[in-house]
Amino acid sequence: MTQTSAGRLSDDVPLPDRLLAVATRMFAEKGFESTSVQEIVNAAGVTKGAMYHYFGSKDDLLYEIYHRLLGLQMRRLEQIAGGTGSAEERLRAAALDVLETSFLYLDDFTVFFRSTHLLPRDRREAVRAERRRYHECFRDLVEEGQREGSLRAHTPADIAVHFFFGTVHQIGAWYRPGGRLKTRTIAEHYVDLLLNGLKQA
Amino acid sequence: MTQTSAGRLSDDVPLPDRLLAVATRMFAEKGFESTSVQEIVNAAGVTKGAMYHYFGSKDDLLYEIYHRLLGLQMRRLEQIAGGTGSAEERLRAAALDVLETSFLYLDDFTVFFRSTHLLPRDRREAVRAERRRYHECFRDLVEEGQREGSLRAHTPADIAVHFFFGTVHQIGAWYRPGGRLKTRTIAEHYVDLLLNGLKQA
Amino acid sequence: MTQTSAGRLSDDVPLPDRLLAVATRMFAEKGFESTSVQEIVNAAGVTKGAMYHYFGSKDDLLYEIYHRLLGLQMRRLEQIAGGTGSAEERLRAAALDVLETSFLYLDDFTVFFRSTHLLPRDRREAVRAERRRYHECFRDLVEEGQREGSLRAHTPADIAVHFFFGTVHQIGAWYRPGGRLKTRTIAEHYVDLLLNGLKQA
Amino acid sequence: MTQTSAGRLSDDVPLPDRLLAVATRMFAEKGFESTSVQEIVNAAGVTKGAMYHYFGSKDDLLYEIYHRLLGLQMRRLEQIAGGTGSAEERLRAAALDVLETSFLYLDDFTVFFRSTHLLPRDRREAVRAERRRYHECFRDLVEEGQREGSLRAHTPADIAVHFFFGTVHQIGAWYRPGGRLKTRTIAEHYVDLLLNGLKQA
DNA sequence: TATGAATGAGCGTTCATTCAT
DNA sequence: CATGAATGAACGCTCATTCAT
Repeated sequence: MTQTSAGRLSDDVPLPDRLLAVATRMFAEKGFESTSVQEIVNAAGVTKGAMYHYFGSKDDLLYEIYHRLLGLQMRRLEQIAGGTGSAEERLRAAALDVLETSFLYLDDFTVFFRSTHLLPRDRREAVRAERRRYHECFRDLVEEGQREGSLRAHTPADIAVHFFFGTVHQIGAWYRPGGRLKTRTIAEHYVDLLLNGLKQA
Repeated sequence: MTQTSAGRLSDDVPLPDRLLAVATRMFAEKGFESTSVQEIVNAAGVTKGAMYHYFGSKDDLLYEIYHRLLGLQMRRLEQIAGGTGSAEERLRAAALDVLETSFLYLDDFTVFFRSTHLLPRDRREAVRAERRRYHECFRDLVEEGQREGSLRAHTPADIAVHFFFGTVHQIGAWYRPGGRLKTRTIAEHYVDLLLNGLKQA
Repeated sequence: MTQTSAGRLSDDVPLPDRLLAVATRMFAEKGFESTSVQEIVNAAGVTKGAMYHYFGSKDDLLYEIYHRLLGLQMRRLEQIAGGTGSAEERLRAAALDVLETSFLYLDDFTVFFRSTHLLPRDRREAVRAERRRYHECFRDLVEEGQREGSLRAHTPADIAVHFFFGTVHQIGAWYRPGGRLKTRTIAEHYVDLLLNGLKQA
Repeated sequence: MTQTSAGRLSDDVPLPDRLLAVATRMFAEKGFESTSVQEIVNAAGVTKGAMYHYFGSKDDLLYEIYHRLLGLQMRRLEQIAGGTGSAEERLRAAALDVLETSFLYLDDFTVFFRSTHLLPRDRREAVRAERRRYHECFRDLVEEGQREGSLRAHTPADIAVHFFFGTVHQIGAWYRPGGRLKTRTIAEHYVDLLLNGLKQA
């Protein structure tokens, strides 16, 4: 997992991490299938053998990117959801956090939402299961808000979560660093649109 | 462009259309890069030569899917945007329409938002330019609504459009026909969340 | 067979000739194998069917180029060799003539000496037999000159003919129309080098 | 570069050299375009991947044949031209040497003078530049002979070089090992014809 | 640990040729 | 006479992966 804002990958970064960082960057830029193992190891300054020593296959690289990202997201969400404050406050915080994380790990997200279908079936289902848990955790927060009355019950929580995550996952498809819109601005408006949409009209 | 709900592709469908329909289906299912030209022509019951008689390359197939879809969408949006009624009413109608179209051409959309990056540079930019026009047309509708006062001016129209289209484009990533949620239900709630989010709190 | 200096190929040229002319030009420029039948018929402004109506195959096109060229050369040589004057005079005239013909039909010659090996075996041997007759006719002239005493007998006539034809056949490999050297100049010096080389030291 | 007279290509020859030798043989026999990569690697007893490990493309194989041959020739010519003796003596030695080399590397030469036009433009021009240097070195020798008076000045040196090299390059088109004419005989007569042709009549 | 030569299966594409119309 | 859709076989090339060293 590579922070978009992170600097150079100095030689003292452990090789597996360096390989993952390089792979993430290239997958985001050219796509998983258009990036050869040779290109990855060249960019990382090692040979194929080294890569196959740490990763069983090219698919493993992809899976590992997903796995790390999902783990990170889940930990953050659980911490926020389990915190103090009203459901609405925690939902707002979680929504803002997922957006900020998305901007921070933009390449990882881009790869994720573009290439899941390329994983072998079993891996794909493992990823989906992790995603589902994450989705449900977020959904519970929405339902809690509906029960406490701060959010209207009219919208099924599942749909609201699909609605919000859908647009979060698409960010990598249009957002370009250095453009006119700042990430913080986008994040705040997105959260606002979600929360306002869930309030009484 | 293939309606997901369409029936069999009988032999009297012109070969180019049949190839496009088959390709759309397979690209949506397994991804562009994981679908070989051989598989496509096998499924269409012809040989590679026949395909290359009509399409210059595998990329052309992809581009043609995009091109047809974008043309269809643009025509529909222009008709709705140029219709009668308040800006809010037309925005609501347009939002509902793009959702219904998305469900109808789910495979085409899935391919679109997953594989644009695989097009050669020039084609990719042609597609982006078409998308931009579409985006701007929709954005104008939002701005008109803000000027007429039915929508709050707080949210920049550009962001609102990215917000909405983002989630529309992700539908293919999670929606499965035959599932618990009906397309009409989803569409209505999505439109409602958008419009409600854009109203005064 | 196309005269390099010939003008446009107007529509009233019989189709077979137009096809041969176009093919000769393209074969000389890009090589036989790198020129597709489609390109030839496009350049000639007809369709494949038309070409296959007149020529049984792409190889036939090549063979016909050779056949016409060899026929032309043989007729010219026989006329010169059977003329009046000393053997040396007739040899000089024949040598000059073959050079001038080579410049005039430069494309045809270029194709000839580059692509003979691409003909099917039987055709290739037919061409070789025609070449051999031509070679022998020229050789007889050299031997006649040696018998009459104007040429030294030291050089085997066969070798002299290979020597001269070798360089004639290579002209297309280096000569470029419009360059510094004029065809007439080259031809005269080549003939001079041959005849002088065959004289008593 | 393969000596025509060389024996079998035992397994201990490095693979790149073995591939080059096999390719040279086949290109000379059937032509570059009519020889598939598959045939080459079959004959060398390896798979395509092995070939592409060492050569970037089929064109590279061709270029390498040229490059090695040109390097060899240039080195030999420079050594002879820079030696002692009159210009005429060095010219005679150089002419004899290029002929003997041509017979020794007959396949390489055959490929060279038949397939240069099949190289990609940049490679083709690199080869032409190398050829030009070679041509100029030889031409300088002729001009030196003209200045020292042993050769007549009547013939432009450039034309004389084209004349001689032309026929040298065609040798592969007609000479067959094992035939009636011996290489040494041919070489001596060719050199004699050149030198005698350049002497005062 | 790490190398890099080599594999083997598959890829997108080309093209001379055929044939129903 | 001429068309052009379609074939079928081959082509150059790629690449994830393996394995002797």
